[in-house]
Amino acid sequence: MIETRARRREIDQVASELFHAHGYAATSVRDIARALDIQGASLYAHVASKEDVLFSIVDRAAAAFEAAAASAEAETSTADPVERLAALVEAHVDVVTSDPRRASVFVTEWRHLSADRRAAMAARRDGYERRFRGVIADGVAVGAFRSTDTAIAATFVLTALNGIATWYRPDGRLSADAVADQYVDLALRSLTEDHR
Amino acid sequence: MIETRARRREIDQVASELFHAHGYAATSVRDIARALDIQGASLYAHVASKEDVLFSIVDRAAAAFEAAAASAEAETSTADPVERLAALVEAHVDVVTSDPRRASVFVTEWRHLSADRRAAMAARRDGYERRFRGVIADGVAVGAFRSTDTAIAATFVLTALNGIATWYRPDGRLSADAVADQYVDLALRSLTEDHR
DNA sequence: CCTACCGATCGGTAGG
DNA sequence: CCTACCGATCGGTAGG
Repeated sequence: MIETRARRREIDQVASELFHAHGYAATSVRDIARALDIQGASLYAHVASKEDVLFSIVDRAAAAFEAAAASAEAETSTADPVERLAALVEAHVDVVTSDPRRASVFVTEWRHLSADRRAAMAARRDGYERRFRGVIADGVAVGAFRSTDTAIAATFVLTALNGIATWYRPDGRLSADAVADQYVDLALRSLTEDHR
Repeated sequence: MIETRARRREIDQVASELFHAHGYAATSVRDIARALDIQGASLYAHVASKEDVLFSIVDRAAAAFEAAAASAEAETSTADPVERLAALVEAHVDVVTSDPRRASVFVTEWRHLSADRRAAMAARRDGYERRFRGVIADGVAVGAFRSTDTAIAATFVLTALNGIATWYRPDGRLSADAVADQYVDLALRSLTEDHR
């Protein structure tokens, strides 16, 4: 049992790599199997369908983003909106840099999910984005952020953060912490009324 | 002659739509043909390969970004870096909103080009990004932008701008001009040292 | 996890 | 732009 669960996780990891590099549609079941040194048909001993592999990756990524945001908000619930947004941004960047391929698949390949799963994922994304919009609206209300279209502001920040998944490499020039610091700074400055 | 050129442009437009909606790999030659009300094989009377269609779209998009940036820089060459960056950002947003599907294909599907074309496109992208880095570095040098990693700052801004291609719709809540205004503001604020 | 196999679809060509 | 067709590959199943 524990063996098969480990194998299942291996499949997700190998598939993340391939989906990230070539995209879901351009990756065949046999490509995934080859990376695991098994036959194409043997993959179906572990998964019901190719789409299940994609869903598993995307679902785990969504859960990671949700958990990180929830704990960031819990830890800063009494703080001012600037600090709360900083915590949200940092949490998001941390999830991306902790597994950039998974994050990249989450961001770019979720449209290949079945209609049901796509709709469910869209709802989760909306909920996640609402956290950002809420904090930004709070900041505008107390005068910490300049008056702005909160939907646009949240989208601006989130797309910039998600972009990290496309270029970040763990062995790159910048450490994950350095990226997080820079991005928190850039994101907050884009919204704050005035810098002292 | 003019007929075939018009047909060729029609192919690019239809393919942009499909590549944007489903991705290059998940779009078949027959999907494109069906949208044009012709047989799958008939498409080869107009194009040499499926990849040629992708290249045509991506190449036109790249040319549009380059031309817009060059003219923006020409018009503001003597201005201060803040104004020059504002012009670059506005030009970029204008290209995206003028044809969001083409821009989206350019941003997300270029990895499906052949190795040669991919390398050439990577070089053009580098050149384009260098314009942004250059203006940001100039701004840092004169104290208009705060000291920052110019590569990170340019990537932050450009990924946020490219994100517009994924959500902007001409019939949406915000006009192209409104989006451009907001994004210029957000991008500049993320970099400026102090707001008056 | 394997071998053997399935129908469907893929990008593309030949010849008009 | 069409019909007819190609070999290759696709996701997936049967039966062990």
